[in-house]
Amino acid sequence: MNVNTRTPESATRQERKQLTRQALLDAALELLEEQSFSSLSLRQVTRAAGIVPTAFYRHFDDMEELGLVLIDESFRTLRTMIRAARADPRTNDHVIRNSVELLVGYVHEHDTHFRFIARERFGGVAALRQAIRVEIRLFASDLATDLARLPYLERWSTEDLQLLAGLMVNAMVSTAEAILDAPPKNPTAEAEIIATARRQLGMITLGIPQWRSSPASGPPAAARQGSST
Amino acid sequence: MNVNTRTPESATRQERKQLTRQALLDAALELLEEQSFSSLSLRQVTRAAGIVPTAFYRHFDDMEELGLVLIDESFRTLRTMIRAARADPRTNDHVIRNSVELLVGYVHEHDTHFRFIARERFGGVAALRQAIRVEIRLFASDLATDLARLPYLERWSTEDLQLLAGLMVNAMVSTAEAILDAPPKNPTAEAEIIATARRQLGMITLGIPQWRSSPASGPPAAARQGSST
DNA sequence: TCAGTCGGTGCACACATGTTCACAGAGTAT
DNA sequence: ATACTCTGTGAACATGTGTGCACCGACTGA
Repeated sequence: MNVNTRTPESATRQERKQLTRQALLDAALELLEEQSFSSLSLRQVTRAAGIVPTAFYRHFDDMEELGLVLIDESFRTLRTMIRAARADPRTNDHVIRNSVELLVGYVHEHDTHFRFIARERFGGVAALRQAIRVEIRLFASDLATDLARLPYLERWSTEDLQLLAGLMVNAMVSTAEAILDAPPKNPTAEAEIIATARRQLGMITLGIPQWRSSPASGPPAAARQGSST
Repeated sequence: MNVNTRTPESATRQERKQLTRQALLDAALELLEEQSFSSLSLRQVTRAAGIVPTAFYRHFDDMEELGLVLIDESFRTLRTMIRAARADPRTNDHVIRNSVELLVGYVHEHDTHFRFIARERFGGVAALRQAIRVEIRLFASDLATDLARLPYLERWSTEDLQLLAGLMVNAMVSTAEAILDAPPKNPTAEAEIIATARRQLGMITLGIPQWRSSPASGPPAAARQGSST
């Protein structure tokens, strides 16, 4: 419990621990390429990570805890990438094209992470589903913030922006999932998927100028709250 | 192999077999409300169906075969419902509103089927994923056919219609999944989800008039083939 | 240097799982 | 009535699972 005495240069101890911890996470992620989390056993993971089953408990209480960490890891890389792209001023020029390319890049570079997310988004483990839903909502919010800076959207209500962002995120997730399931050595198929995604996003954005003036389906801007939830 | 001699009033034999077969399917479906297929064991299913594990093989070679039958069953009910709606002439008036309500009705009435589909759409079992993808594609094609009869879409290429239908199906699937995960006793939350779905579909349709004239993302009508695939 | 912390090991247990096999007993055909 | 075809049974197997326990050995802080 000694709080004061803390060695500045960490320790080889924690270093090694962190290492096998990561090995567990990586092993799990790799196994999850071909099975869903609910069917992934603790023993499989430890076997793949090269440690004995019981040692698992030195790092996680539970398989579920490992799963949650995996989700966090996945979305952290995605967020990092998005934020980097946001810094790039060119992004504002061709939002769609850039978004799609960004997504494709991410999916390729971190395909295991993404596949895991896609699988478990509506998978069997409630805790994971919930965590993923939260993260996706956050992601959509980020996107909405970006959209708010576009000239032809600047007067939209936050609600409408969230709506639009949700729509785009849906399309993007579906796209990514399609890419993952496409034969990996077939660039033609993938190109087609990408083209479809681009056109779908295009279709969505084409409706934008009409939206505010259309009273078709509901109140245009019912509630304007600074909701942070 | 006697083909001629067929008793008209079937048989109590096959009848009973069909009965326990259905019991297996139902039991599986119910169990699948709270776990994913890959973690569903043969023994669980037989236990819930009230038969001994080994009797399972009298009906299915495999758990996978049962899963495929389940997919078929799920989409059959959906298709039935859609086709009934198609016969209703009112459907053409307010496509969006009707589509959403239809979907909501289906999701409620056959929630186990739908939950199963949602779970396994990107789940761990490749064979199921593939089968579901095919069915969804068929569903989107059906929708595209319906859309083709709308006045302001009558001159669209089949390609564009498929694109649009795919977009709508995505939104609908996401909506249904949201409904399933919403607290069941909370009509407010569900109403909000439905409203969102309506607006999202509205957003999509608003882009429609602009689409053909916009050369933004690709060839407007590159190939016009009578493709039946 | 020495006691202590802690990541990893090995054994053990009580399960659950898929699948086999011989067998029963009702349903069916002749 | 007899012989046959089936659906469902029960015991048995080899294997996989999560987790508790005592233990080791290396790194750690005083």
